[in-house]
Amino acid sequence: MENLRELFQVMTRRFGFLNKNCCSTGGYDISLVQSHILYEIDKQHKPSMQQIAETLGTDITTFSRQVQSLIKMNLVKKTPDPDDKRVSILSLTTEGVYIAESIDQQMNEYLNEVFSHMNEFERETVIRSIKLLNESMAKSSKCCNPLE
Amino acid sequence: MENLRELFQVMTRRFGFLNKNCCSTGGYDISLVQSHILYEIDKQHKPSMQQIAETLGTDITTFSRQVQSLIKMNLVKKTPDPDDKRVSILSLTTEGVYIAESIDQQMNEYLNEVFSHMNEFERETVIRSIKLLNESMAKSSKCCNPLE
DNA sequence: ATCTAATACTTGCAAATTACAAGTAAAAAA
DNA sequence: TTTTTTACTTGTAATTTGCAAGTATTAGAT
Repeated sequence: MENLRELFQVMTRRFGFLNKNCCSTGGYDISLVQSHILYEIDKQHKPSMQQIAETLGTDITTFSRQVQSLIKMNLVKKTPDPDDKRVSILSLTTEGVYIAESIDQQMNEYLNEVFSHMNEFERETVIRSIKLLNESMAKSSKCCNPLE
Repeated sequence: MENLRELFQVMTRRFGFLNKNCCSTGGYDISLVQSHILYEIDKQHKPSMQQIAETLGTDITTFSRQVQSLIKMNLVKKTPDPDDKRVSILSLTTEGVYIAESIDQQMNEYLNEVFSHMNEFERETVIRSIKLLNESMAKSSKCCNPLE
């Protein structure tokens, strides 16, 4: 059995580089963390602060401030939950949606370029593998969860 | 064609969590960045500061300071290059090697646990896929390199 | 051989990011 | 109704980051 860690160390580092570049699309200068926040707000249905913070494994106080700056940039909106006045529902503004989509597009472009170095069979195998990996990490009790 | 980005977003986030936990082995409290530095110093042959900083895509000034703190922790050693007095050669101390190995072991343990949710065939497929992915990213001109 | 330019690194800032502690306000439980 | 819990915000302080500017050494140009 070879050294698994080696493989994953290289992979995650490379993806780190990819993510770094991705985010300054559309004139805005978005940090990596912020791009993850935009992504999750877009993905989840009427999410609260807590929900997103937990998904991303970010401390809620840090998250609170990150959201504040996204609001200042006019990318995110906070709406009080009518059923529970403690809760703030997060959503993207029109600009937020635009930025989120720009980043998404940019990322997919990069990824497609990476996959262009493979043939159709390899491509499908790799995609299936990533899915499998995600499922296995989700099952794992020891790691990969934002627990603490 | 499905949304590639979705897949990778989830994967990298999960690996982020994994990496976060990994590093506080052996009594020392090592940050993620520092663990990457230890890893690369161990891997490369008599590397200079520049070399490691470039591999990791870190700004050299930031890197300089990170190395300073690793030296203070007695995990890393700097030796002046006899052929070029500007250059510092980095190496791990005995403790550094120990810590690097602890982290490596810990990571492999986590990864093995993740892979334990797959059968032998799946496992091999996934590993082969990651390799392929790494190669493709290396080939890519557009992304995944520490360029700026 | 000497002067200039490039390289390898270090320090001075200042900005951004982080998390713990302590706070407010609202809802749920006792 | 009182107490506890939950959702979130702010104070503060530590850490991390990178640009600008510095030193020292080597390589290149004349």
